[in-house]
Amino acid sequence: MSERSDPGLYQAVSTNRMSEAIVEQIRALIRGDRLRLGDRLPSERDLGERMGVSRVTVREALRVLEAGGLVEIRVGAKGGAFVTAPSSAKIGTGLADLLSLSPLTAPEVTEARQVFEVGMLPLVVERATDEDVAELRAMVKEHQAALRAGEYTMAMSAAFHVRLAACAHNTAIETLVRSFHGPLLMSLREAQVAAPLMGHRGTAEHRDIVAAVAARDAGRAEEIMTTHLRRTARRVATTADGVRSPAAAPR
Amino acid sequence: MSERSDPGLYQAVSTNRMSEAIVEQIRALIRGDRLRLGDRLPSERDLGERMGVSRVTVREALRVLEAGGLVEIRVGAKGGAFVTAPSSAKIGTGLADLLSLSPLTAPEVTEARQVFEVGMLPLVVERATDEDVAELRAMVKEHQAALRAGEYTMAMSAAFHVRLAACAHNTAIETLVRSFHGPLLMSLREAQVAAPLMGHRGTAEHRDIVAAVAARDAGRAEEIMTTHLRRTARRVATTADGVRSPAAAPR
DNA sequence: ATCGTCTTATTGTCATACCATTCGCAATAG
DNA sequence: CTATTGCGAATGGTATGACAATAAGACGAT
Repeated sequence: MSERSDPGLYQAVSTNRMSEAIVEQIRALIRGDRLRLGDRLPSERDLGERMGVSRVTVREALRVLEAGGLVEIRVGAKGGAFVTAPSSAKIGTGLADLLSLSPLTAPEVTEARQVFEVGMLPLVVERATDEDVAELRAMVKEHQAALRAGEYTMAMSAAFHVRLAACAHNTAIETLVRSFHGPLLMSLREAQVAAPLMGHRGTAEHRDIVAAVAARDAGRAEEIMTTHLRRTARRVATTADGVRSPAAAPR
Repeated sequence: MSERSDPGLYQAVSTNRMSEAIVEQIRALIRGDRLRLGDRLPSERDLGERMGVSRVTVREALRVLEAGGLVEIRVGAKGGAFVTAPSSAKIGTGLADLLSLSPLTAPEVTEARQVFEVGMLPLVVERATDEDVAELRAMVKEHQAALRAGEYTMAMSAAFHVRLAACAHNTAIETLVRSFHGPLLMSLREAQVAAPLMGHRGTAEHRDIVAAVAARDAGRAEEIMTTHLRRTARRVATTADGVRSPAAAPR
Protein backbone atom coordinates (compact mmCIF):
# COMPACT_ATOMS: atom_id res chain seq x y z
CA MET A 1 0.00 0.00 0.00
CA SER A 2 2.91 2.34 -0.26
CA GLU A 3 3.39 2.51 -3.98
CA ARG A 4 4.26 5.95 -5.09
CA SER A 5 2.77 6.38 -8.48
CA ASP A 6 -0.37 4.44 -7.97
CA PRO A 7 -0.24 1.29 -9.91
CA GLY A 8 -3.48 -0.50 -9.52
CA LEU A 9 -4.75 1.69 -12.25
CA TYR A 10 -2.33 0.12 -14.63
CA GLN A 11 -2.92 -3.56 -14.63
CA ALA A 12 -0.89 -6.34 -15.91
CA VAL A 13 -1.68 -6.37 -19.57
CA SER A 14 -0.19 -9.74 -20.11
CA THR A 15 -3.00 -12.14 -20.52
CA ASN A 16 -2.31 -15.08 -22.66
CA ARG A 17 -5.92 -15.87 -22.81
CA MET A 18 -7.83 -15.20 -25.92
CA SER A 19 -11.08 -14.72 -24.11
CA GLU A 20 -9.53 -12.08 -21.90
CA ALA A 21 -8.30 -10.20 -24.92
CA ILE A 22 -11.80 -10.23 -26.29
CA VAL A 23 -13.16 -8.99 -22.99
CA GLU A 24 -10.71 -6.12 -23.05
CA GLN A 25 -11.54 -5.27 -26.60
CA ILE A 26 -15.25 -5.15 -26.00
CA ARG A 27 -14.80 -3.35 -22.74
CA ALA A 28 -12.78 -0.75 -24.57
CA LEU A 29 -15.49 -0.41 -27.15
CA ILE A 30 -18.03 0.22 -24.43
CA ARG A 31 -15.87 2.65 -22.51
CA GLY A 32 -15.00 4.41 -25.71
CA ASP A 33 -18.64 4.78 -26.45
CA ARG A 34 -18.39 2.92 -29.70
CA LEU A 35 -20.83 0.51 -28.17
CA ARG A 36 -23.68 2.11 -26.37
CA LEU A 37 -26.37 1.26 -23.99
CA GLY A 38 -28.74 -1.18 -25.57
CA ASP A 39 -26.54 -1.89 -28.53
CA ARG A 40 -26.45 -5.47 -29.58
CA LEU A 41 -23.21 -7.27 -30.14
CA PRO A 42 -22.84 -9.64 -33.04
CA SER A 43 -23.85 -13.19 -32.36
CA GLU A 44 -21.37 -15.55 -30.79
CA ARG A 45 -20.67 -17.27 -34.05
CA ASP A 46 -20.31 -13.98 -35.80
CA LEU A 47 -17.96 -12.57 -33.22
CA GLY A 48 -15.89 -15.70 -33.24
CA GLU A 49 -15.58 -15.61 -36.97
CA ARG A 50 -14.60 -11.95 -37.07
CA MET A 51 -12.02 -12.36 -34.37
CA GLY A 52 -10.74 -15.63 -35.58
CA VAL A 53 -11.53 -17.57 -32.45
CA SER A 54 -13.90 -20.34 -31.64
CA ARG A 55 -17.31 -19.90 -30.22
CA VAL A 56 -16.28 -21.31 -26.87
CA THR A 57 -13.74 -18.56 -26.48
CA VAL A 58 -16.25 -15.89 -27.34
CA ARG A 59 -18.69 -17.39 -24.90
CA GLU A 60 -16.18 -17.27 -22.08
CA ALA A 61 -15.54 -13.63 -22.84
CA LEU A 62 -19.25 -12.94 -22.78
CA ARG A 63 -19.58 -14.69 -19.45
CA VAL A 64 -16.99 -12.40 -17.97
CA LEU A 65 -18.61 -9.32 -19.42
CA GLU A 66 -21.96 -10.49 -18.18
CA ALA A 67 -20.57 -11.13 -14.72
CA GLY A 68 -19.24 -7.61 -14.73
CA GLY A 69 -22.65 -6.33 -15.56
CA LEU A 70 -21.52 -4.88 -18.85
CA VAL A 71 -23.75 -6.90 -21.08
CA GLU A 72 -26.96 -8.76 -20.72
CA ILE A 73 -27.53 -11.91 -22.69
CA ARG A 74 -30.82 -12.94 -24.13
CA VAL A 75 -31.58 -16.18 -25.86
CA GLY A 76 -33.73 -16.84 -28.83
CA ALA A 77 -34.02 -15.13 -32.16
CA LYS A 78 -33.11 -11.46 -31.91
CA GLY A 79 -31.28 -12.45 -28.78
CA GLY A 80 -27.63 -11.97 -28.12
CA ALA A 81 -25.45 -9.77 -25.97
CA PHE A 82 -26.78 -6.31 -25.29
CA VAL A 83 -24.78 -3.55 -23.72
CA THR A 84 -26.41 -2.73 -20.44
CA ALA A 85 -25.96 -0.22 -17.71
CA PRO A 86 -25.30 -2.06 -14.50
CA SER A 87 -28.44 -1.55 -12.50
CA SER A 88 -28.12 -0.05 -9.11
CA ALA A 89 -29.03 -3.42 -7.70
CA LYS A 90 -26.39 -5.16 -9.75
CA ILE A 91 -23.79 -2.74 -8.54
CA GLY A 92 -24.95 -3.22 -5.03
CA THR A 93 -24.71 -6.96 -5.07
CA GLY A 94 -21.42 -6.82 -6.89
CA LEU A 95 -20.10 -4.52 -4.25
CA ALA A 96 -21.56 -6.61 -1.52
CA ASP A 97 -19.89 -9.68 -2.90
CA LEU A 98 -16.64 -7.89 -3.15
CA LEU A 99 -16.89 -6.54 0.33
CA SER A 100 -18.05 -9.70 1.98
CA LEU A 101 -15.41 -11.84 0.38
CA SER A 102 -12.56 -9.44 0.62
CA PRO A 103 -10.05 -9.27 3.40
CA LEU A 104 -11.93 -6.27 4.71
CA THR A 105 -13.08 -6.76 8.24
CA ALA A 106 -16.46 -5.81 9.56
CA PRO A 107 -15.05 -3.08 11.78
CA GLU A 108 -13.33 -1.56 8.80
CA VAL A 109 -16.45 -1.61 6.70
CA THR A 110 -18.46 -0.23 9.56
CA GLU A 111 -16.03 2.59 10.01
CA ALA A 112 -16.15 3.44 6.34
CA ARG A 113 -19.88 3.40 6.60
CA GLN A 114 -19.77 5.81 9.50
CA VAL A 115 -17.65 8.18 7.52
CA PHE A 116 -19.98 8.04 4.62
CA GLU A 117 -23.33 8.09 6.28
CA VAL A 118 -22.42 10.94 8.55
CA GLY A 119 -20.68 12.83 5.81
CA MET A 120 -23.65 12.70 3.52
CA LEU A 121 -25.99 14.28 6.03
CA PRO A 122 -25.40 17.88 5.04
CA LEU A 123 -26.47 16.96 1.54
CA VAL A 124 -29.44 15.06 2.85
CA VAL A 125 -30.53 17.93 5.02
CA GLU A 126 -30.08 20.36 2.20
CA ARG A 127 -31.95 18.40 -0.40
CA ALA A 128 -34.58 16.35 1.31
CA THR A 129 -37.97 17.16 -0.16
CA ASP A 130 -41.20 17.22 1.76
CA GLU A 131 -42.04 13.87 0.22
CA ASP A 132 -38.75 12.48 1.42
CA VAL A 133 -39.42 13.58 4.95
CA ALA A 134 -42.96 12.28 4.84
CA GLU A 135 -41.77 8.91 3.64
CA LEU A 136 -39.07 8.73 6.25
CA ARG A 137 -41.61 9.51 8.93
CA ALA A 138 -43.95 6.85 7.67
CA MET A 139 -41.10 4.43 7.66
CA VAL A 140 -40.16 5.16 11.23
CA LYS A 141 -43.75 4.81 12.30
CA GLU A 142 -44.01 1.50 10.54
CA HIS A 143 -40.82 0.29 12.09
CA GLN A 144 -41.92 1.26 15.54
CA ALA A 145 -45.12 -0.65 15.03
CA ALA A 146 -43.13 -3.64 13.89
CA LEU A 147 -40.94 -3.23 16.90
CA ARG A 148 -43.91 -3.36 19.25
CA ALA A 149 -45.10 -6.42 17.41
CA GLY A 150 -41.68 -7.96 17.90
CA GLU A 151 -41.08 -8.04 14.19
CA TYR A 152 -38.43 -5.45 13.81
CA THR A 153 -35.57 -6.66 11.67
CA MET A 154 -32.20 -5.45 10.65
CA ALA A 155 -33.50 -5.28 7.11
CA MET A 156 -35.83 -2.52 8.22
CA SER A 157 -33.02 -0.59 9.75
CA ALA A 158 -31.02 -1.02 6.59
CA ALA A 159 -33.98 0.15 4.54
CA PHE A 160 -34.17 3.27 6.63
CA HIS A 161 -30.55 4.11 6.09
CA VAL A 162 -30.85 3.52 2.39
CA ARG A 163 -33.95 5.67 2.17
CA LEU A 164 -32.18 8.38 4.08
CA ALA A 165 -29.29 8.21 1.66
CA ALA A 166 -31.73 8.54 -1.21
CA CYS A 167 -32.63 11.95 0.20
CA ALA A 168 -29.25 13.19 -0.90
CA HIS A 169 -30.63 12.79 -4.40
CA ASN A 170 -27.38 11.42 -5.61
CA THR A 171 -27.41 7.95 -7.06
CA ALA A 172 -23.77 7.30 -6.27
CA ILE A 173 -24.31 8.01 -2.62
CA GLU A 174 -27.41 5.92 -2.42
CA THR A 175 -25.76 3.01 -4.18
CA LEU A 176 -22.82 3.10 -1.85
CA VAL A 177 -24.94 3.15 1.25
CA ARG A 178 -27.06 0.37 -0.13
CA SER A 179 -23.98 -1.70 -0.79
CA PHE A 180 -22.64 -1.13 2.64
CA HIS A 181 -25.74 -2.53 4.16
CA GLY A 182 -25.63 -5.76 2.24
CA PRO A 183 -22.66 -7.48 3.81
CA LEU A 184 -23.22 -5.95 7.17
CA LEU A 185 -26.70 -7.29 7.32
CA MET A 186 -25.36 -10.75 6.88
CA SER A 187 -22.98 -10.40 9.75
CA LEU A 188 -25.49 -8.78 11.99
CA ARG A 189 -28.57 -10.80 11.44
CA GLU A 190 -28.04 -13.01 14.44
CA ALA A 191 -26.74 -10.19 16.55
CA GLN A 192 -30.14 -8.65 16.17
CA VAL A 193 -31.69 -11.72 17.65
CA ALA A 194 -29.22 -11.60 20.45
CA ALA A 195 -30.04 -8.02 21.24
CA PRO A 196 -33.64 -7.42 20.29
CA LEU A 197 -34.02 -4.51 22.63
CA MET A 198 -31.59 -2.61 20.52
CA GLY A 199 -34.40 -1.70 18.20
CA HIS A 200 -35.98 0.67 20.68
CA ARG A 201 -33.11 2.99 20.81
CA GLY A 202 -32.41 2.45 17.15
CA THR A 203 -35.81 3.48 15.92
CA ALA A 204 -35.90 6.33 18.37
CA GLU A 205 -32.70 7.61 16.89
CA HIS A 206 -34.06 7.14 13.43
CA ARG A 207 -37.01 9.28 14.43
CA ASP A 208 -34.74 11.96 15.80
CA ILE A 209 -32.66 11.97 12.66
CA VAL A 210 -35.75 12.50 10.59
CA ALA A 211 -36.73 15.34 12.86
CA ALA A 212 -33.33 16.93 12.44
CA VAL A 213 -33.57 16.56 8.68
CA ALA A 214 -37.01 18.11 8.70
CA ALA A 215 -35.65 20.99 10.77
CA ARG A 216 -32.73 21.34 8.34
CA ASP A 217 -30.39 20.93 11.25
CA ALA A 218 -27.38 19.17 9.78
CA GLY A 219 -25.32 19.43 12.91
CA ARG A 220 -27.91 17.74 15.01
CA ALA A 221 -28.46 15.03 12.41
CA GLU A 222 -24.76 14.33 12.30
CA GLU A 223 -24.62 14.19 16.04
CA ILE A 224 -27.38 11.65 16.34
CA MET A 225 -26.16 9.59 13.44
CA THR A 226 -22.70 9.45 14.92
CA THR A 227 -24.02 8.06 18.16
CA HIS A 228 -26.33 5.77 16.31
CA LEU A 229 -23.61 4.26 14.19
CA ARG A 230 -21.17 4.08 17.02
CA ARG A 231 -23.52 1.76 18.79
CA THR A 232 -23.75 -0.37 15.69
CA ALA A 233 -20.00 -0.40 15.50
CA ARG A 234 -19.77 -1.65 19.03
CA ARG A 235 -22.23 -4.33 18.24
CA VAL A 236 -20.17 -5.40 15.27
CA ALA A 237 -17.06 -5.47 17.35
CA THR A 238 -18.62 -7.73 19.93
CA THR A 239 -20.28 -10.01 17.41
CA ALA A 240 -17.70 -10.92 14.87
CA ASP A 241 -14.20 -9.81 14.22
CA GLY A 242 -14.69 -9.90 10.51
CA VAL A 243 -17.33 -9.96 7.85
CA ARG A 244 -15.72 -13.16 6.93
CA SER A 245 -13.56 -13.98 9.87
CA PRO A 246 -10.14 -14.71 8.41
CA ALA A 247 -9.49 -17.45 10.90
CA ALA A 248 -12.88 -18.99 10.73
CA ALA A 249 -14.51 -20.95 13.43
CA PRO A 250 -14.19 -24.70 13.14
CA ARG A 251 -16.98 -26.24 11.22
CA MET B 1 -35.98 3.67 -5.40
CA SER B 2 -38.88 3.64 -3.06
CA GLU B 3 -39.15 0.01 -2.13
CA ARG B 4 -39.95 -0.28 1.47
CA SER B 5 -38.48 -3.56 2.58
CA ASP B 6 -35.36 -3.42 0.52
CA PRO B 7 -35.47 -6.08 -2.10
CA GLY B 8 -32.26 -6.01 -4.06
CA LEU B 9 -30.88 -8.29 -1.44
CA TYR B 10 -33.15 -11.04 -2.57
CA GLN B 11 -32.42 -11.74 -6.16
CA ALA B 12 -34.25 -13.73 -8.70
CA VAL B 13 -33.00 -17.22 -8.14
CA SER B 14 -34.35 -18.52 -11.37
CA THR B 15 -31.49 -19.05 -13.70
CA ASN B 16 -31.93 -21.78 -16.16
CA ARG B 17 -28.30 -21.91 -16.89
CA MET B 18 -26.26 -24.80 -15.71
CA SER B 19 -23.12 -22.75 -15.37
CA GLU B 20 -24.91 -20.25 -13.20
CA ALA B 21 -26.11 -22.98 -10.92
CA ILE B 22 -22.54 -24.15 -10.57
CA VAL B 23 -21.42 -20.64 -9.80
CA GLU B 24 -24.01 -20.35 -7.09
CA GLN B 25 -23.08 -23.68 -5.65
CA ILE B 26 -19.41 -22.86 -5.42
CA ARG B 27 -20.11 -19.36 -4.22
CA ALA B 28 -22.21 -20.85 -1.46
CA LEU B 29 -19.40 -23.19 -0.55
CA ILE B 30 -17.04 -20.29 -0.24
CA ARG B 31 -19.40 -18.10 1.73
CA GLY B 32 -20.24 -21.03 3.95
CA ASP B 33 -16.61 -21.53 4.60
CA ARG B 34 -16.63 -25.04 3.27
CA LEU B 35 -14.11 -23.82 0.79
CA ARG B 36 -11.42 -21.66 2.23
CA LEU B 37 -8.81 -19.29 1.10
CA GLY B 38 -6.21 -21.13 -0.90
CA ASP B 39 -8.24 -24.28 -1.27
CA ARG B 40 -8.06 -25.86 -4.63
CA LEU B 41 -11.17 -26.88 -6.49
CA PRO B 42 -11.25 -30.13 -8.39
CA SER B 43 -10.05 -29.97 -11.95
CA GLU B 44 -12.44 -28.92 -14.64
CA ARG B 45 -12.82 -32.44 -15.90
CA ASP B 46 -13.35 -33.69 -12.41
CA LEU B 47 -15.92 -31.07 -11.53
CA GLY B 48 -17.77 -31.69 -14.71
CA GLU B 49 -17.92 -35.37 -14.03
CA ARG B 50 -19.10 -34.94 -10.46
CA MET B 51 -21.80 -32.48 -11.41
CA GLY B 52 -22.82 -34.26 -14.50
CA VAL B 53 -22.05 -31.42 -16.86
CA SER B 54 -19.58 -30.93 -19.60
CA ARG B 55 -16.26 -29.25 -19.21
CA VAL B 56 -17.37 -26.20 -21.15
CA THR B 57 -20.09 -25.55 -18.65
CA VAL B 58 -17.71 -25.85 -15.76
CA ARG B 59 -15.32 -23.53 -17.48
CA GLU B 60 -17.96 -20.88 -17.95
CA ALA B 61 -18.77 -21.09 -14.29
CA LEU B 62 -15.12 -20.72 -13.42
CA ARG B 63 -14.86 -17.69 -15.68
CA VAL B 64 -17.62 -16.02 -13.76
CA LEU B 65 -16.11 -16.87 -10.41
CA GLU B 66 -12.77 -15.66 -11.61
CA ALA B 67 -14.25 -12.42 -12.88
CA GLY B 68 -15.79 -11.93 -9.47
CA GLY B 69 -12.42 -12.40 -7.90
CA LEU B 70 -13.47 -15.46 -5.98
CA VAL B 71 -11.05 -17.87 -7.54
CA GLU B 72 -7.74 -17.63 -9.25
CA ILE B 73 -6.88 -20.03 -12.01
CA ARG B 74 -3.45 -21.45 -12.62
CA VAL B 75 -2.45 -23.62 -15.51
CA GLY B 76 -0.21 -26.59 -15.62
CA ALA B 77 0.07 -29.64 -13.46
CA LYS B 78 -0.97 -28.84 -9.91
CA GLY B 79 -2.86 -25.96 -11.44
CA GLY B 80 -6.57 -25.39 -11.24
CA ALA B 81 -8.95 -23.05 -9.52
CA PHE B 82 -7.88 -21.76 -6.13
CA VAL B 83 -10.10 -19.88 -3.77
CA THR B 84 -8.72 -16.40 -3.40
CA ALA B 85 -9.49 -13.25 -1.53
CA PRO B 86 -10.25 -10.47 -3.95
CA SER B 87 -7.24 -8.22 -3.83
CA SER B 88 -7.73 -4.59 -3.08
CA ALA B 89 -6.74 -3.86 -6.64
CA LYS B 90 -9.25 -6.29 -8.01
CA ILE B 91 -11.98 -4.78 -5.92
CA GLY B 92 -10.93 -1.37 -7.02
CA THR B 93 -11.10 -2.12 -10.69
CA GLY B 94 -14.34 -3.95 -10.27
CA LEU B 95 -15.76 -0.96 -8.53
CA ALA B 96 -14.29 1.38 -11.06
CA ASP B 97 -15.87 -0.58 -13.86
CA LEU B 98 -19.15 -0.58 -12.13
CA LEU B 99 -19.00 3.10 -11.42
CA SER B 100 -17.76 4.17 -14.78
CA LEU B 101 -20.31 2.17 -16.67
CA SER B 102 -23.23 2.79 -14.46
CA PRO B 103 -25.76 5.50 -14.96
CA LEU B 104 -23.90 7.51 -12.36
CA THR B 105 -22.79 10.85 -13.61
CA ALA B 106 -19.45 12.41 -12.93
CA PRO B 107 -20.90 15.15 -10.75
CA GLU B 108 -22.59 12.54 -8.65
CA VAL B 109 -19.47 10.51 -8.23
CA THR B 110 -17.49 13.61 -7.47
CA GLU B 111 -19.94 14.62 -4.84
CA ALA B 112 -19.81 11.21 -3.23
CA ARG B 113 -16.07 11.48 -3.31
CA GLN B 114 -16.22 14.81 -1.55
CA VAL B 115 -18.35 13.35 1.17
CA PHE B 116 -15.99 10.51 1.63
CA GLU B 117 -12.65 12.18 1.36
CA VAL B 118 -13.61 14.97 3.67
CA GLY B 119 -15.33 12.68 6.08
CA MET B 120 -12.34 10.44 6.43
CA LEU B 121 -10.02 13.23 7.45
CA PRO B 122 -10.63 13.01 11.18
CA LEU B 123 -9.53 9.41 11.02
CA VAL B 124 -6.56 10.31 8.91
CA VAL B 125 -5.50 13.05 11.26
CA GLU B 126 -5.95 10.79 14.21
CA ARG B 127 -4.05 7.84 12.85
CA ALA B 128 -1.42 9.11 10.47
CA THR B 129 1.98 7.88 11.57
CA ASP B 130 5.20 9.80 11.22
CA GLU B 131 6.06 7.61 8.28
CA ASP B 132 2.76 8.46 6.68
CA VAL B 133 3.41 12.14 7.02
CA ALA B 134 6.95 11.78 5.77
CA GLU B 135 5.81 9.92 2.74
CA LEU B 136 3.07 12.41 2.01
CA ARG B 137 5.59 15.22 2.22
CA ALA B 138 7.94 13.43 -0.11
CA MET B 139 5.11 12.89 -2.47
CA VAL B 140 4.13 16.53 -2.52
CA LYS B 141 7.72 17.53 -3.07
CA GLU B 142 8.00 15.14 -5.94
CA HIS B 143 4.82 16.37 -7.47
CA GLN B 144 5.89 19.97 -7.23
CA ALA B 145 9.10 19.10 -8.97
CA ALA B 146 7.13 17.35 -11.68
CA LEU B 147 4.92 20.37 -11.91
CA ARG B 148 7.87 22.65 -12.52
CA ALA B 149 9.06 20.24 -15.14
CA GLY B 150 5.65 20.37 -16.73
CA GLU B 151 5.09 16.73 -16.05
CA TYR B 152 2.41 16.87 -13.43
CA THR B 153 -0.40 14.51 -14.18
CA MET B 154 -3.78 13.71 -12.81
CA ALA B 155 -2.44 10.31 -11.90
CA MET B 156 -0.14 11.98 -9.41
CA SER B 157 -2.95 13.87 -7.86
CA ALA B 158 -4.93 10.67 -7.60
CA ALA B 159 -1.96 8.93 -6.04
CA PHE B 160 -1.80 11.61 -3.41
CA HIS B 161 -5.42 11.24 -2.49
CA VAL B 162 -5.10 7.49 -2.28
CA ARG B 163 -2.00 7.74 -0.15
CA LEU B 164 -3.78 10.16 2.10
CA ALA B 165 -6.65 7.74 2.44
CA ALA B 166 -4.21 5.01 3.36
CA CYS B 167 -3.33 7.11 6.39
CA ALA B 168 -6.71 6.26 7.84
CA HIS B 169 -5.31 2.77 8.17
CA ASN B 170 -8.55 1.27 7.08
CA THR B 171 -8.49 -0.88 4.00
CA ALA B 172 -12.13 -0.28 3.20
CA ILE B 173 -11.63 3.45 3.13
CA GLU B 174 -8.52 3.24 1.07
CA THR B 175 -10.14 0.89 -1.40
CA LEU B 176 -13.10 3.16 -1.84
CA VAL B 177 -11.00 6.22 -2.43
CA ARG B 178 -8.86 4.32 -4.87
CA SER B 179 -11.92 3.18 -6.73
CA PHE B 180 -13.30 6.65 -6.94
CA HIS B 181 -10.18 7.89 -8.59
CA GLY B 182 -10.23 5.39 -11.39
CA PRO B 183 -13.26 6.59 -13.27
CA LEU B 184 -12.68 10.19 -12.43
CA LEU B 185 -9.22 10.09 -13.82
CA MET B 186 -10.56 8.96 -17.10
CA SER B 187 -12.96 11.80 -17.32
CA LEU B 188 -10.46 14.37 -16.23
CA ARG B 189 -7.39 13.42 -18.14
CA GLU B 190 -7.95 15.90 -20.90
CA ALA B 191 -9.24 18.55 -18.58
CA GLN B 192 -5.82 18.48 -17.02
CA VAL B 193 -4.28 19.30 -20.36
CA ALA B 194 -6.76 22.08 -20.83
CA ALA B 195 -5.95 23.59 -17.49
CA PRO B 196 -2.35 22.80 -16.71
CA LEU B 197 -2.00 25.68 -14.33
CA MET B 198 -4.45 24.01 -12.08
CA GLY B 199 -1.65 21.91 -10.71
CA HIS B 200 -0.07 24.82 -8.90
CA ARG B 201 -2.96 25.42 -6.65
CA GLY B 202 -3.65 21.72 -6.42
CA THR B 203 -0.23 20.76 -5.16
CA ALA B 204 -0.16 23.74 -2.88
CA GLU B 205 -3.36 22.54 -1.32
CA HIS B 206 -1.98 19.07 -1.05
CA ARG B 207 0.95 20.52 0.84
CA ASP B 208 -1.35 22.40 3.18
CA ILE B 209 -3.40 19.31 3.82
CA VAL B 210 -0.30 17.41 4.79
CA ALA B 211 0.65 20.25 7.09
CA ALA B 212 -2.75 20.12 8.72
CA VAL B 213 -2.49 16.38 9.16
CA ALA B 214 0.95 16.74 10.67
CA ALA B 215 -0.44 19.35 13.04
CA ARG B 216 -3.33 17.03 13.86
CA ASP B 217 -5.72 19.75 12.87
CA ALA B 218 -8.71 17.92 11.47
CA GLY B 219 -10.80 21.03 11.05
CA ARG B 220 -8.20 22.75 8.97
CA ALA B 221 -7.62 19.65 6.87
CA GLU B 222 -11.32 19.36 6.19
CA GLU B 223 -11.50 22.97 5.27
CA ILE B 224 -8.72 22.78 2.74
CA MET B 225 -9.92 19.49 1.33
CA THR B 226 -13.39 20.90 0.88
CA THR B 227 -12.07 23.79 -1.14
CA HIS B 228 -9.75 21.53 -3.00
CA LEU B 229 -12.45 19.10 -4.03
CA ARG B 230 -14.90 21.81 -4.80
CA ARG B 231 -12.54 23.09 -7.44
CA THR B 232 -12.29 19.62 -8.88
CA ALA B 233 -16.04 19.40 -8.88
CA ARG B 234 -16.29 22.60 -10.82
CA ARG B 235 -13.79 21.28 -13.28
CA VAL B 236 -15.82 18.15 -13.71
CA ALA B 237 -18.95 20.12 -14.23
CA THR B 238 -17.42 22.21 -16.98
CA THR B 239 -15.72 19.30 -18.68
CA ALA B 240 -18.23 16.57 -18.99
CA ASP B 241 -21.71 16.12 -17.80
CA GLY B 242 -21.16 12.53 -17.01
CA VAL B 243 -18.51 9.93 -16.48
CA ARG B 244 -20.26 8.27 -19.30
CA SER B 245 -22.55 10.94 -20.58
CA PRO B 246 -25.95 9.27 -20.85
CA ALA B 247 -26.72 11.07 -24.04
CA ALA B 248 -23.31 10.83 -25.53
CA ALA B 249 -21.86 13.19 -28.02
CA PRO B 250 -22.13 12.07 -31.62
CA ARG B 251 -19.12 10.14 -32.75
C1' DA C 1 -58.94 -10.45 -37.46
C1' DT C 2 -57.17 -14.04 -34.27
C1' DC C 3 -54.94 -17.93 -32.95
C1' DG C 4 -51.73 -21.66 -33.73
C1' DT C 5 -47.80 -23.28 -36.13
C1' DC C 6 -43.63 -23.16 -38.67
C1' DT C 7 -39.27 -21.00 -39.66
C1' DT C 8 -35.23 -19.07 -38.20
C1' DA C 9 -31.75 -16.87 -35.50
C1' DT C 10 -29.50 -17.32 -31.36
C1' DT C 11 -27.89 -18.98 -27.02
C1' DG C 12 -27.06 -23.38 -24.01
C1' DT C 13 -24.85 -27.64 -23.74
C1' DC C 14 -22.31 -31.63 -25.06
C1' DA C 15 -18.41 -34.83 -26.66
C1' DT C 16 -14.02 -35.12 -28.34
C1' DA C 17 -9.74 -33.79 -29.70
C1' DC C 18 -5.44 -31.36 -29.61
C1' DC C 19 -2.13 -27.85 -27.89
C1' DA C 20 0.55 -25.32 -24.15
C1' DT C 21 2.11 -25.12 -19.65
C1' DT C 22 3.81 -26.80 -15.55
C1' DC C 23 5.24 -30.04 -12.09
C1' DG C 24 7.52 -34.19 -10.48
C1' DC C 25 10.53 -37.78 -11.18
C1' DA C 26 13.76 -40.59 -13.17
C1' DA C 27 17.60 -41.25 -16.05
C1' DT C 28 21.89 -39.56 -17.07
C1' DA C 29 26.15 -36.97 -17.14
C1' DG C 30 29.78 -34.97 -14.46
C1' DC D 1 26.87 -38.02 -4.93
C1' DT D 2 25.05 -34.10 -7.23
C1' DA D 3 23.28 -31.48 -10.83
C1' DT D 4 21.14 -31.36 -15.23
C1' DT D 5 18.31 -32.95 -18.59
C1' DG D 6 14.46 -34.93 -20.44
C1' DC D 7 10.18 -37.35 -20.31
C1' DG D 8 5.50 -38.08 -18.86
C1' DA D 9 1.31 -36.84 -16.68
C1' DA D 10 -2.00 -33.51 -14.98
C1' DT D 11 -4.32 -29.42 -16.13
C1' DG D 12 -6.11 -25.39 -18.30
C1' DG D 13 -6.88 -23.12 -23.23
C1' DT D 14 -8.84 -23.59 -27.62
C1' DA D 15 -11.07 -25.65 -31.72
C1' DT D 16 -14.83 -28.26 -34.15
C1' DG D 17 -19.09 -29.89 -34.96
C1' DA D 18 -23.34 -31.20 -33.41
C1' DC D 19 -27.82 -30.98 -31.18
C1' DA D 20 -31.31 -28.99 -27.85
C1' DA D 21 -33.90 -25.06 -26.02
C1' DT D 22 -35.76 -20.70 -26.64
C1' DA D 23 -37.91 -16.74 -28.45
C1' DA D 24 -39.25 -13.56 -32.20
C1' DG D 25 -41.48 -13.09 -36.33
C1' DA D 26 -43.78 -14.79 -40.49
C1' DC D 27 -47.39 -17.43 -42.27
C1' DG D 28 -51.35 -19.77 -42.76
C1' DA D 29 -55.83 -21.77 -41.15
C1' DT D 30 -60.04 -20.79 -39.10
